[in-house]
Amino acid sequence: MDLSSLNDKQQQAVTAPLGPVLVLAGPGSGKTKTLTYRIAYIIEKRLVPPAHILALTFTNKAAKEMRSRLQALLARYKSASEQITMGTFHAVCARLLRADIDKLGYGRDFVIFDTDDQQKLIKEILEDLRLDSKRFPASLFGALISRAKNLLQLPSELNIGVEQPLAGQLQEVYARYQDSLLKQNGLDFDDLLMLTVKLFESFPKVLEKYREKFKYILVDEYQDTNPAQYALLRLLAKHENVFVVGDDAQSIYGFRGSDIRNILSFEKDFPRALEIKLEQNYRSSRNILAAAQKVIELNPDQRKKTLWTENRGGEKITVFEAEDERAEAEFVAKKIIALSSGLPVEPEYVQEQPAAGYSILDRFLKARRLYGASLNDFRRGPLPQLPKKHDSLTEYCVLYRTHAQSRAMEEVLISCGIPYQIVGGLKFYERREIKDMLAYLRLCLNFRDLVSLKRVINEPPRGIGDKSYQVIRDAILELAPRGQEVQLSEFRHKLTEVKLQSKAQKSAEEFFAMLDELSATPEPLALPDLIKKVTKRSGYERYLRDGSESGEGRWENVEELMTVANKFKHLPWREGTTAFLEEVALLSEIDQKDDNKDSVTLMTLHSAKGLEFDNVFFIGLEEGILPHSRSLIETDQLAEEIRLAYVGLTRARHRLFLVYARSRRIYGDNRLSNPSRVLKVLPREAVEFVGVSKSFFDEADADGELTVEEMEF
DNA sequence: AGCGCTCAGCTTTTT
DNA sequence: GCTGAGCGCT
Repeated sequence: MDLSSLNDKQQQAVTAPLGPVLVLAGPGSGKTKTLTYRIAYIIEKRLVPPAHILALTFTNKAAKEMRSRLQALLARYKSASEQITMGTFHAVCARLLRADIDKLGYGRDFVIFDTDDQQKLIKEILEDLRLDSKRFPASLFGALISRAKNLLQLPSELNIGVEQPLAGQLQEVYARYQDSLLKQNGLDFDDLLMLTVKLFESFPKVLEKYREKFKYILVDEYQDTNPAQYALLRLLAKHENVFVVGDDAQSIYGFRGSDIRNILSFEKDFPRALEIKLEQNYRSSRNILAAAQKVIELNPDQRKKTLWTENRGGEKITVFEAEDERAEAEFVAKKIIALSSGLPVEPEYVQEQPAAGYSILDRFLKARRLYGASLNDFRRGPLPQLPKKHDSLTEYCVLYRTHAQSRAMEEVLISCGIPYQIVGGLKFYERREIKDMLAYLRLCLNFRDLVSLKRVINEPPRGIGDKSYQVIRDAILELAPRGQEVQLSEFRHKLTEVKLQSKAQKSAEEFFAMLDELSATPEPLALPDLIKKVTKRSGYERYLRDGSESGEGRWENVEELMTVANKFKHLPWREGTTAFLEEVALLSEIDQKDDNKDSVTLMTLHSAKGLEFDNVFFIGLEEGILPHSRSLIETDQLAEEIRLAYVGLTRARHRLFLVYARSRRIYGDNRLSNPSRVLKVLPREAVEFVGVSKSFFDEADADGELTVEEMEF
């Protein structure tokens, strides 16, 4: 294999002997390349057969990319890359559980409950327990339960340092929640990890099977693994054949339970570990790298790593002070136009105000509220157009801390005719009509899915309100103590004995008869047929297509869903639906980005991890936003904000624009803000300041700590 | 049961 | 500035 395109350190990592290896890889140091070559190397040297390799990536997209790169590297072994088990921790666990979860009392056709489903379930439990939803929001319990699961604690083992009386309530809620999930045959995201660990711990034979299967394990983005994921690694890697790659300076998922100690104490856990540092950066200009280095030094106990590059100094970084978020967005838009078209930026390209009476913006905002239209759907009409001749926009990206910041940016981009795509935010799969359809599909597989049942039992309206739903729910919960098969026919019989209002009674019987009929769909039919059948039989199509424009729009979304479902038409519908629902549930935000579209990318810093762009606009660099005001209390969290800034800066190859606004609309009113501390430590010689107030330098020169008052926004 | 209205409280970040 | 809970009316 040709390793000549790798540097010494990369080669050392790629050709390391089997056994534990930790690669500490700075941004832009060829981490993915090293990982890919490593896999190719061990296959080609016949150290491990491809079918015995497990590669864990952070997103599905990363897995897909790695697979295709491997295909190129391993041209001689065509099928090798397909034999490797590759995917996110969550996706791989889901696959393992499909084979053996029946041992834990769940059905193998379990569905995955997303955060929204989880929230709804907890809310019902809180109502049952008559807990005040003001003082005890479902989101709080959701977060705490998630924390417990990440630490592998079942309700009976709960110990996450919460004080009484909350701890007692939490235990009760968690126990009921878990019981309810089991009865519905549902798993939440954290269950995928936790239950896999529990399965391995309780069934040594199963563990042994997978230890044999996964003789060699590689983990990307290791700094963002949580204790459950770590436990999985420890269990599986009997021979310590683990190859992990990460960067402690880019650990940004602490809020999700990831534990930076996993990377910091790797050698302690694997004493034989070989540690290799990749410190040469191939991505960014020297100026950008110097700035990033200064920023990460704000964290005193970050592990020392000295990045260097042979790249040129490059253009200076621009720091721009805007009046408000509108001016911030206009600055970005003007720069994009100027850079991509080579034209001087004239005011006419940026419409300061939408023309009087012309409200494409209003139309869009309304449409987005109604059914989450993409902005580009609304670019028709007399809007200014980006100059015809422009470079590709795929190399431009706008980064921000929170989704809320995208809005002003979107408005200006529309009014300039600049095409863009947003990563995350209101996702296709979060739209109401899509969730409704998915709920119907889930019910076809499993009528006891209460979250789905509640969602669509009265959608379209059937005269089954909340009261009736609750009666039905209780009847379902009484059915069987565990998640084994319960016949729908059995329940339909039981339903006739339940006390409901006569109209609701009739509707409910009809509803479950429909489910019975749908789930009796003969196996040769596939998922697309089932969806069509559902839309007709449930009356959902007729209900959506009420003749209104927005109704048609929604129906188009349902049709789009059918297109996606076509991927599964080769499978019998039960299998196809299960696979489809799983894929949809585990899709990450970044997976939905279209790399081939000629558009500017807008996304949060979290979504940007692992990506790179020639031109990066990093907006909202203000105290209270980055670092976020919610993070100012705890030093751990503050450190994570700094790392987040570091991740943002190091996405850029050539041009980097750092923008902040003096005032910003928050919750509807204008508030003054201060430039982020991140800006104050930038090396002056690498930066050009544009429109920056004198006070910025006064404060930066004073080098004093900001008072709490100044930090708040 | 189902609509529409009002008001409060809120926003990190995601598999 | 948006959402969703709560209320009152049909």
